[in-house]
Amino acid sequence: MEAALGKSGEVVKEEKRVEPSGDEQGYKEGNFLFKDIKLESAKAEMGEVREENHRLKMHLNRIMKDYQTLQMQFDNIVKQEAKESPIIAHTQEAIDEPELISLSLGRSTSSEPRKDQNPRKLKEDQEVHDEGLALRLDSSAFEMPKIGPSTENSLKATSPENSLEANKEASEGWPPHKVLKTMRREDDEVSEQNPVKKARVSVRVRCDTPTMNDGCQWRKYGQKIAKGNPCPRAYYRCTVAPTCPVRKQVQRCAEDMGILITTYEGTHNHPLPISATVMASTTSAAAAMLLSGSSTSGTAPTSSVGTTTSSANFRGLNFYLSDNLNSKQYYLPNSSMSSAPSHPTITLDLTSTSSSSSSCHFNNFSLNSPLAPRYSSTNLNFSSLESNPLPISWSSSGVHNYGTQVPYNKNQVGNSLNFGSKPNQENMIHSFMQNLIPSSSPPQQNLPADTIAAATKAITSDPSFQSALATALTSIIGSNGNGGRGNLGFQIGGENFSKSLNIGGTFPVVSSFPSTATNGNKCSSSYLNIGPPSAPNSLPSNLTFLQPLPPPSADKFST
DNA sequence: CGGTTTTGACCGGCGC
DNA sequence: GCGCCGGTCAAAACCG
Repeated sequence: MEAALGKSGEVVKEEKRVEPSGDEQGYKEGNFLFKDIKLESAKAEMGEVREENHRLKMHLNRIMKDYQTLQMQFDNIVKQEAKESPIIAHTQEAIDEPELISLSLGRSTSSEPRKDQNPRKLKEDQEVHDEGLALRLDSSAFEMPKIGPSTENSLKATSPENSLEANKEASEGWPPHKVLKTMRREDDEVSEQNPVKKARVSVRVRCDTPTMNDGCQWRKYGQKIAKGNPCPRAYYRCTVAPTCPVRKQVQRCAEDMGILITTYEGTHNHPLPISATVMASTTSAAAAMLLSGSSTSGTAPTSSVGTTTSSANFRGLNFYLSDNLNSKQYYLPNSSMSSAPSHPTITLDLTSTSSSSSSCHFNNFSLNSPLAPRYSSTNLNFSSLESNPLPISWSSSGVHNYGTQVPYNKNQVGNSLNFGSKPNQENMIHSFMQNLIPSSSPPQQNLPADTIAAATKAITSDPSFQSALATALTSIIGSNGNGGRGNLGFQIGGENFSKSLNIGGTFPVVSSFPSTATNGNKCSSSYLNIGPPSAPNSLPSNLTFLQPLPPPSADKFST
């Protein structure tokens, strides 16, 4: 900030110098000085951003400390309860865990579980406080190491979900010995007891295969012919962990049979295979964005007209967050929405333009939902510019390898996106962040000043956007700096977010797999493919992907 | 033989 | 209350 102030002072001086000049020479000089002023102004702005970045780092460190402290406390509580009465403890966990989980980051000061607060109340609380979303997400990852009841709450951050649902799921603390059926039914009971919005994330992908391989392992448990669509809708349940509540629906688009609509619901409570992490993170981020938006607006947007859209363009990455209350519209009000009273759904439209349809290269990451009228309440447009495809890639293949990729290891849980040892990971991270946040260094690409301003404004002024963006970044960044224990504890929501968003250290971008070129018609979920990995200063291009896994056997898991 | 898929039945929510 | 519809269950079939 000092630098920024200093620069500002210089600017003022320059302005004063210009004023006196009256003749032609003075005019030229003034013109020159005017340019100089602009330059200085830009520098000052960069300095501010740099300072902001620094503060965010500090804030993140603080949050991480609080987070770890709370995690330890939580572990102690769980252990004590388990000792006192195994059966009762389980029962209580079903009630307490959500609270415990939600305690973490944003409410770092509270170290004791609020047992007097029921889940619903907590949810209402989260409706009010955006940080609740992020908190739960983050804390859940830390619970991963536990086997048994506490394990169920882990890794929620990596899955598509909303905080409310996560709360519900968090309350599903079950003894390990209970059978799956019982657990699922109890889950339903819990959800019924807590009638809250269940965020869904719908992903539209142009895909030839029956289902999109998102890296997760699914078991089909039903199929229905939905009204208005001749194509049957298939219901899948995550089978990576027997207690995982995550479900997805797969259905062909009625308008275009080539488009596959996959709707995710729920939160994974287990470590995810790397191949599944990106999709899970993406959907999680989308869900978080959806929820953060809805939490402020209270109601879902009902139409594109009159619906406000909060968005930011980070060098080709567009975030669209529609929100009724926040009438900020930073970029491209591209939204068509429909009300969604029961199931707020966010649609990630990966079908647009430049992508290779057959191989499912997701060059465009457009969260727009013109074709999901029933549930769509929020549109996120991650559409990248043609020249700047989204840097993230997720892959489909290697689904069956999840067990070895992400062992149920205490030291490697959550959506720890391990990238082996790519030497340029940090560069990638920084590049990405430079894309997200105006950096102190001159942009490699000429980014319109108003774009930077808009992005900055979006980050700093819109809580909903902050929350959503934080979640998105969290999901992308995954678990770094905490020993691979899952998500970093971004504090999301509220005014704190803009300060706490800090990307430092390694940048565990996921990716993983063989490109779709060799994947034939397998529809992989992992292709936010980006162009040649050569451009050193463009993060999107920088994101090269690990290719550790053999071609997928996708059909085994989700067809 | 264990896991997955299929598919008809069942259930709950919602609108009328 | 009834019917529609989405979603889930669960037994049987299927598969490696």
